[in-house]
Amino acid sequence: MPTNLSASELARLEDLSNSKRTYSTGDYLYRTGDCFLSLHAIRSGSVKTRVLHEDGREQLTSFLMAGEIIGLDAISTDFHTCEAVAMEPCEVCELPFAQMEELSREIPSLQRHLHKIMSREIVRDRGIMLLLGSMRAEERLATFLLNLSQQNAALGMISTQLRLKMSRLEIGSYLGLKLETISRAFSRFQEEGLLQVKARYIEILDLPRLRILAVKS
Amino acid sequence: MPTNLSASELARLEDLSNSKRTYSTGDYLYRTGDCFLSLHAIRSGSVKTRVLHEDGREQLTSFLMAGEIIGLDAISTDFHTCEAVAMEPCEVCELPFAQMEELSREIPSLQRHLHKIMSREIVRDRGIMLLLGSMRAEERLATFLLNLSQQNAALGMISTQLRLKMSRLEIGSYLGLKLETISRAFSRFQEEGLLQVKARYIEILDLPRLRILAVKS
DNA sequence: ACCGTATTTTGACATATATCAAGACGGACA
DNA sequence: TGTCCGTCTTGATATATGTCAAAATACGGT
Repeated sequence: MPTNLSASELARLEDLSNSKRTYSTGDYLYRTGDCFLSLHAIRSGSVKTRVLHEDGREQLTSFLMAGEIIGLDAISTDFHTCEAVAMEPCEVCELPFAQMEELSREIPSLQRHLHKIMSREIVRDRGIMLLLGSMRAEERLATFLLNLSQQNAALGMISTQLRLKMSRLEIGSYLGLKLETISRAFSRFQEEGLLQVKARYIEILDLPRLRILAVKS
Repeated sequence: MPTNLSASELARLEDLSNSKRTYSTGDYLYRTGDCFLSLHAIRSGSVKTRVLHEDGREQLTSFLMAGEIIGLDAISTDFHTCEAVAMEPCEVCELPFAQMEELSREIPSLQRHLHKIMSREIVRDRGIMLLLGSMRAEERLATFLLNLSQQNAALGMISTQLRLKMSRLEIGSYLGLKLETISRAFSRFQEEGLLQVKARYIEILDLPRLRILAVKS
């Protein structure tokens, strides 16, 4: 997945990531407190991560798709500080981190790539902090949908047709809202002609207006 | 600041970070969009970072003190995605990132340290996402105060006496609340005997109860 | 195709926090 | 010491979102 590597460098990286595992819906890739050995590269399927509060409340912190690297939070403490759950059948490669570090000492472009991945994670989290801290319900949902739309586009799929892998409850947990609020916002968007909502199938009818909503309501 | 380095390794790192700058209150260390060359190590003083929304809303994303490394968000895009402002007079070292990368390829323990710093940032952000997404006002403030208290302890200061460097407005922006809500929460904590509040001087009177509040209200 | 279960929608109502507005306080400076 | 200006507190009220409950709908397994 890093770009501009030579064939032999690429081969060494492949070699490192040969242990591919499959997970069924609901399986944990890791749990809070598990000790950290490997990053996980999602090859197919999708995964959610969540942090748990002592009293049982939880916060979803990301929805991840094929192509993403997951588990970076654990580097700092050598154990996982959140948990990752498969949302559908997944194929995941394990990338032993000690070997990744070793290899990235030898291959500058891999090192750079690793740094970018970590930094991107920080940027993404900051964006969600902005969302959680200063946007209202409909703005949050609009932003969320636009992100999904962009992801679709990046994977070469139709950007206005979304097939959600997560429930209203999960969307709510991610956006800091209750599931009823999510449901009402969907209904409202439909009433206003922004979306066509059929359970988890969403069609974006008015992308420009959705963008305006996401930026400022 | 990385531990277990040899004297010569340390010297090379020192060498790299020789350009120390001072900032006055309100000065920018960098702004959104500035191109990225260096990380910044705060030697003294304190700094806040914030992300800006197109419509002018802003979200404070961190309060940083001496000993912290700042600017990691910019690695992914080669320009800064947030801005950093001095909250009091500061001394800051610039750490040219390209050279940091080079050095960390040669010194595994520096590499490891850099990774831990980035990962810790991710963990911290996740914690704030939990706070913003699923805690109520008083829980947020209690959590915030406990964090400050721990920071004080880590610096060898009295952990129950806090001298805030930020206004109620800034605390609100960080915690996703309005300044009036922060003020009321302080008043309420004082009424209940948890705190002694004198403007920006806060004394924690009942640490255990504050902890309970932070975990579950 | 049908049943049972989980998810989603919708409504009525409760509540936390925001908003607006007025004073009080405190520190910088003459 | 007094004045000014930004910060903070407090009150009255508005509003967005949460809560509780019931019905509608979608979905997986037999």
